[in-house]
Amino acid sequence: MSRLGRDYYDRDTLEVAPELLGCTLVHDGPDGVASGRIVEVEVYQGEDDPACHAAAGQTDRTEPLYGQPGHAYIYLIYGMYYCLNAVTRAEGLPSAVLIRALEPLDGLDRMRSRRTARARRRTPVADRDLANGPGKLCDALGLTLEHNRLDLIGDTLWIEPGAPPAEVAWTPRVGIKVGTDRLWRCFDSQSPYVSRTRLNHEAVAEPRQL
DNA sequence: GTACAGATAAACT
DNA sequence: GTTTATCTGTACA
Repeated sequence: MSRLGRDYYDRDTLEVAPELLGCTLVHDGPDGVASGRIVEVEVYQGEDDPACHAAAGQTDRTEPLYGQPGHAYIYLIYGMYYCLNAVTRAEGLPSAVLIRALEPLDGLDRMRSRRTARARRRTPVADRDLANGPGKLCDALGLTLEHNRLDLIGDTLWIEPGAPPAEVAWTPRVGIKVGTDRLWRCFDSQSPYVSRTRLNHEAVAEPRQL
């Protein structure tokens, strides 16, 4: 089973992000393996990017962003959910790719039980809704702050290469109020597993054949 | 299908 | 004290 190595992440973030689409994110945790095909990501790069956590400079929280490429940057958002990033570029250059949505592949039962329990639902969460959002996918894979700073070139959390999507679309990033002029969200425009947002219909950049 | 309100905690001003 | 890279249930079309 091959996995993406350090050099893969040590590149321009706008190059890495679209290439992660189609790759497989795997978490081998205490309960077993859960994995999914990456179908949606966003770029956050530099202290000049007002939406990047590094815009406020280096702090205890943002330290991983400044660290070695190929590590996990996980943070708590809205007091309830976690978001997973893959750190890119060399040390000292705060930059990362936010993993926003997965098509579930392995460990569907584990994902379903974790998601159903946390969402306090009576009926099981549908497959399509298991990981179609950054908070949902962390819950589905069982990722928490414990996994922050984890080396992605390791045997707990890693990404495997995969077939690229036929079509990729770009839009502004979701859920932010600054930096919306940059089209730094990209997704597999033919996948039903992307986070559902009206932005999908208003893709500013035309889908591009690969 | 879209449009809200509310939950909830740490980082930041 | 305010903000936040979210999600869910409810209301309504």
